[in-house]
Amino acid sequence: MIGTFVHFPRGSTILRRGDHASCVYNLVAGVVKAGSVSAEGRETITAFHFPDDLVGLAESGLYVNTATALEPVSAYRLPLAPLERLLAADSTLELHFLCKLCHELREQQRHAILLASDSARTKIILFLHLLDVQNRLTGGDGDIIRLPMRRIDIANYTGLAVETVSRTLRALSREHLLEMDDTHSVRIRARPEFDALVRASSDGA
Amino acid sequence: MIGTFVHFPRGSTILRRGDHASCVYNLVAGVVKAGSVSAEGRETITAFHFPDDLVGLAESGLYVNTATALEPVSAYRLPLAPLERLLAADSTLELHFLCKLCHELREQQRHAILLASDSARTKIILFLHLLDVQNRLTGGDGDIIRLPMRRIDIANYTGLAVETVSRTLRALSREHLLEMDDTHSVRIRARPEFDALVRASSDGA
DNA sequence: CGGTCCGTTGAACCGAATCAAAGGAAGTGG
DNA sequence: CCACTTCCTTTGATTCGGTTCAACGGACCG
Repeated sequence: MIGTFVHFPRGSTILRRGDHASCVYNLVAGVVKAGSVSAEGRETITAFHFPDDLVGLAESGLYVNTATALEPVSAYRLPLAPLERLLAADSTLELHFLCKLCHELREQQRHAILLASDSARTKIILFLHLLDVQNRLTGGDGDIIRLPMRRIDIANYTGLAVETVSRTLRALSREHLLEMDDTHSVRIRARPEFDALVRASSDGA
Repeated sequence: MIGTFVHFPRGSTILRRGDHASCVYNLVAGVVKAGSVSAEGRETITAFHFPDDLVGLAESGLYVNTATALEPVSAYRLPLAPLERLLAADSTLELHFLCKLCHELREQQRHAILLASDSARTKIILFLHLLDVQNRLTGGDGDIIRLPMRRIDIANYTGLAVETVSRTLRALSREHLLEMDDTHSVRIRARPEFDALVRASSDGA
């Protein structure tokens, strides 16, 4: 392979918006947030990335988002120039990348659906669903959802205020839909109701 | 080429969410809206597509969105099976598709930024900017923006109520930022201010 | 001429943002 | 190990923007 295996400690920056895009990263372990910070300090998070995702979308040679490790991260760093040569030679691999991009596109669309949903409640439910799906893929315990990000990251991803995120999670927990052990993990207490809410919220996406 | 040139009248459905995905369309002329309608009748619009865009994103063999022609549309219909063979053989063409997907991904991200922005005003400004950029590419008159979609489509894309869309557009027009000749086209009256607002709203995306 | 759909406007309500503040968790240095 | 700082999370009170409900004018069409 042309890549090198690299590690990033929790909180470190993997790549920065506006920098010359030299590599793309294929995530192996750990969760990454991707977004940007405006001049006034407001952070916008466009995506969370999980193992097997690609990180490092570029536009006209520059990274579009800043990517930060929310946990210790391992990834394959793939330099673009050799990668392009490889893709030109191996069309099966290229098709594989094409599929990955389609997947990212779908994820981004789900994010849009989340953002477009009216109530804070719905947004949080859809957000939890996102993590839920991911946790199952990664082979976690059935009903326990790990939240590797802070509340403010959830806020910036869902377009809500931090206070609203906190309040909504607490409300769901008060209604016995969820149970919150520590701040960074929730357990789904009423799976059927939860799934029903998800389906009702997402147009069935 | 493997495609056939096809036309769709205004208002017609190009493809339907959930249908077996047999073709992808390469738009040549006309604007398309892509989205889905929930059981309760609420429509969610995930994207507007313009000439040179790809239409027909699929997931596990099924179309993800319903695509509707907002104007008379011309497109190349590309059947998937031959297309895959062609891509496997021609890796330059495949790279071209990869780039298109990256572009779509960026667009979808911009949509997310729009939806995440706080005020109705900002959303409308970013929406107009989207059309503005497109109109320049298509080589339209500098400051005139054509709105091929109805108010309700704008509402469903921006996540606002129709009334709010109307009110906000009127407000911008009252402030002499815009001028509205007929309902389906606006003229940017204060370009510098408009561009400044766009930059302030989008984190510079 | 009546019907329907679309765009616009007005008034009232409501949910989330904002402002303010307190309780925890984590890390630092003595 | 503890005192201290700092950041994160949570809760409460208030404000405000956008939704909702209602109604009207206009365009298009049968």
